[in-house]
Amino acid sequence: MATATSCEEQEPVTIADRVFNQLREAILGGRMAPGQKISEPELASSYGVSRGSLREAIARLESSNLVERKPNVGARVITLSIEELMEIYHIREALEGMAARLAAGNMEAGEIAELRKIVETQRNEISGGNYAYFLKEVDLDFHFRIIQGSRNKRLIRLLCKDLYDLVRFYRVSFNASSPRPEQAYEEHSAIVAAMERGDGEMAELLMRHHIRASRENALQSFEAMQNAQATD
Amino acid sequence: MATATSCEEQEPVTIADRVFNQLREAILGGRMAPGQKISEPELASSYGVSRGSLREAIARLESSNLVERKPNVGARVITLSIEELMEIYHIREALEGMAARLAAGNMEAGEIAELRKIVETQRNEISGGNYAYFLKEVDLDFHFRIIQGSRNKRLIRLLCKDLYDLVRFYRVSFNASSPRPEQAYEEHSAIVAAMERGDGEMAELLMRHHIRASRENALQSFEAMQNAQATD
DNA sequence: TCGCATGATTTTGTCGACAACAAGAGAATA
DNA sequence: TATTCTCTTGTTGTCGACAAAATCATGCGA
Repeated sequence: MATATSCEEQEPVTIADRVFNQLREAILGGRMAPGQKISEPELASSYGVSRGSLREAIARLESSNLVERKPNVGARVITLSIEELMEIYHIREALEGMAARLAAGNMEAGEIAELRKIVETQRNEISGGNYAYFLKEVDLDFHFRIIQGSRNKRLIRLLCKDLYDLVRFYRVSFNASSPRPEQAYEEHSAIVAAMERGDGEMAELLMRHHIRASRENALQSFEAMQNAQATD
Repeated sequence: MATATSCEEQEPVTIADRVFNQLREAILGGRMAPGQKISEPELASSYGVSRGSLREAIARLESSNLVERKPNVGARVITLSIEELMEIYHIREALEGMAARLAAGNMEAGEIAELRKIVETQRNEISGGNYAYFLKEVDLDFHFRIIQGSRNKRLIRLLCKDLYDLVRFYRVSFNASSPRPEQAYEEHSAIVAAMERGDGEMAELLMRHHIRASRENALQSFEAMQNAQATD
């Protein structure tokens, strides 16, 4: 099974590429806190590269929406508010819904069969035990494959390169809980069923419903966390 | 009436900003042909800036998807194939549909009234004469206002900064014809009507239908152009 | 004449240094 | 004591120069 942690990780050919990948992993891995200032001289010496190369890496991080830069002030790791996370979920709902519609028309039977297998894996894992991490990977794999199945290169780039990094950043920065495994399984299964019938319209509706449910779940977990902290 | 040619054009504070804006306008204005090689030394001296600053401007152009860069090779102005344009229309359909849904719930009555006025302007222009350029501006204004009305900052950035530049690039690079003014007016009017009723779901459906029709129209014009060229 | 290897040249990637700007500390004054 | 002004300090923006890579031209051989 292909690795699900990323759609396509091009390998670094230039120094700026390498530093970009390292910084990206550092941010997504939680080793750089949200809002943290990025000091160019410090990081440059820490990575053993010149400031120019580091600057280009930062520029690419900015275009990935992982850092924010103000002129003459500097760059900081982004901080995701809950409102911004909701914004991202709305965009995902629209785009992944479209991806599911297109995928239903474009994926080959064998690919859809693999999707079905992934969903079954998910069911077995749920009934078997609590492999929270593995479940998340399977979940990502499911979504990524449908996105790839859309055959829309720009849509793929948009979702994988831009949006999913932000989702992962949120998960690590908020320690997000594993999201409703049983319900997610049911919804995934229904989506695959629609695709097996070649019903793109229904696949889109179901995918949108699925992501909307995820959004509401995320919002509720956030509010619960807020309340728990308030009563400390 | 606010200018419709762009959502928000931040003014240049740094040299790289200025060069970025100039290059962007040069590309969108057709003064740089699709596929044209971008020579760093040449452009740097032509704009009177150092190669470093120009490099940063190019990096930003790359993140706007207006140029493509290969490591150790260089940057070229993008070339949009008809397939890529169709991809963009699919993404627009999903995103602007969502924008219309959100806008129906978030725009204030006064803003919707302005939308109605814009549509009426459009009708008057159509019955009055053939102000092709002005019609395009009004059309853009209509779409931009709905996008802004979604109140979803990331969605706004995505559509205005990334996608609409590409649409404009296509229009200039293919000399695209003005798109079906009468039908577009009817569809715009229906969208506003749904928003006036606060019916977000219907507004989304109508917006998606509208963009789908634009896509099919663009495809047909392209094929007609192809045939015309083939018989030369 | 065509294909391939080799060298020259141009272009990109990388680096260190200087200038401009912003943030913060400290002193002078109301 | 609070406030404002100034100066210092550190950071970012900009530049020119060097090294590595790719492209192009030339020449050799089949």
